[in-house]
Amino acid sequence: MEKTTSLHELIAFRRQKLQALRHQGFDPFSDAAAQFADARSIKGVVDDFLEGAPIKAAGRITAYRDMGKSCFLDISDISGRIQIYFNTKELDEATSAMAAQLDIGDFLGVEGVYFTTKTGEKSIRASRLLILSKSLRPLPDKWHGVQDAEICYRQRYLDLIANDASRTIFKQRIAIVHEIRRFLEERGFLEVETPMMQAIPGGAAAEPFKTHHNALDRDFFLRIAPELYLKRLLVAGFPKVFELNRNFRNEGVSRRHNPEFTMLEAYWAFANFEKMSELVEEMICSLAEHIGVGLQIEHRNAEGTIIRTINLQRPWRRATYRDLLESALPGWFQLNLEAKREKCAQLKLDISHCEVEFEVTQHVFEKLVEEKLMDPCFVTHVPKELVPLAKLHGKDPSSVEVYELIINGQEISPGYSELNDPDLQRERLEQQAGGEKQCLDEGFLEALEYGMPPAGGIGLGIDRLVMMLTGASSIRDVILFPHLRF
RNA sequence: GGGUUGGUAGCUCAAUGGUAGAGCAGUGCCCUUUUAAGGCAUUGGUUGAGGGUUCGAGUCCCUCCCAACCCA
Repeated sequence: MEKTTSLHELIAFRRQKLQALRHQGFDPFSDAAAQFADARSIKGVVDDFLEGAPIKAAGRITAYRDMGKSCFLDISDISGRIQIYFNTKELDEATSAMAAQLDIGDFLGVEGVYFTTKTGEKSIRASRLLILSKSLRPLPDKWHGVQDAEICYRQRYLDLIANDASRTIFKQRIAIVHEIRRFLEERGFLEVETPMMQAIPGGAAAEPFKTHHNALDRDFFLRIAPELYLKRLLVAGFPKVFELNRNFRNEGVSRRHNPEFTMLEAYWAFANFEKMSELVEEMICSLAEHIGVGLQIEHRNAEGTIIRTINLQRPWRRATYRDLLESALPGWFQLNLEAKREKCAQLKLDISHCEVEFEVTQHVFEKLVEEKLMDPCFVTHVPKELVPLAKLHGKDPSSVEVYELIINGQEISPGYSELNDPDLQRERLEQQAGGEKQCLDEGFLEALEYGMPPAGGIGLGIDRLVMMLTGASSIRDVILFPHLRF
């Protein structure tokens, strides 16, 4: 990005003010700011409003309305905004001189009293001002904010300073993550941290990132899932355990994919996939209530009109894979492979990448069922070929004890009755590895041989969950610093 | 990877192939309850990068970079 003369000039003016402040005896980058460390967040300051009471506040100047001898300015942080009023006649000479060097963007400490303006705005009448940090670059437009998506993603701090909608989404994300932890801990789940760097990447089928350990002189992989370590902890005697952290998959970036993404995995000994579906249903409803969006989630387009409403009202629908597909495309399962391919051609579905029958069926399922399911639906009796690591269904051995939770046309969370038969697990993993011995996590298989309790397990993609709950249309809108080309 | 659209002042946006503009921000002056404060004046540009066509290119053509959307 080229710097123009103009930007240089804007910076030069601010640097001149910095010099002037130093001549006046104020150093905007000094330790003097520490006296404001105990100031409350701006929201706290606003919440505590009490006419006439003394108050101390600190934040970034986001608006400046100079009336001559009197002046109004706004200070803000991520939590909110409050108006500051001062009259130069009520300030000492040094402070008035300092105030003349203030710019939008500077951090300012304020001491004064709460008061209400003529127009009724709850404000602070300042008796003391102190510049806490000088901003040397101009901030984005106060009214339009930042519209350029590239600036929003690459310089998220500008987006967060300027755009209220973005602040809201990230505060909601923080609340969601916090509430997930609270919800699980309340039910006796223990949060753990397992390796992000793994010698053998397992627990999912995905391309890993490779890295190198110099001292050991060997390659490691960034994890694609924590599953195999969490199951070791089931072996270790954790009856309820979860991890909420980053996974890495070496795939393309898109509206729905970021190479690093946040995932919850939780395991519950002696439970099964049905128990897990109840847990996740209760948890997501609790999240929606806690962040204040309620159980009717409205998604809007850029113009602000509602494009869909997602109804999280319980109980959530449960339906089998076969029934869902059969009602979308009656007679599908009676067709032979040739007829199925023909049907796909009629429906203009590209199945060129599908080799075997279950892949064709799955592609049709994704297009005709999954993408159209907006309200929550637990898809059960999933064909065993799609989920090779789960227990076979007791009553229907062609399917597995698994649910796939679909909301907003996307897979949000799978849940399993975890396979704990070490011999069967070895067989499945060997099949998956396709004969490549170095891809087998022998340590995991050995742990299973010591005995793993039967357990239910879930994964929950946090980024997609946040998208669904906040109505964000791109994963980049819910990740603070999404990956872009550079 | 393919298609479509876009990239112009710090920010938000204009500009039939014919002198690159506005609002905000900035600078100077005025102003003691404003809130997109207001008034007067004023500064600010390698039009994403590089080629080409043309008397003349922000605009047309080619290559590349970046982004958004759609498709795979």
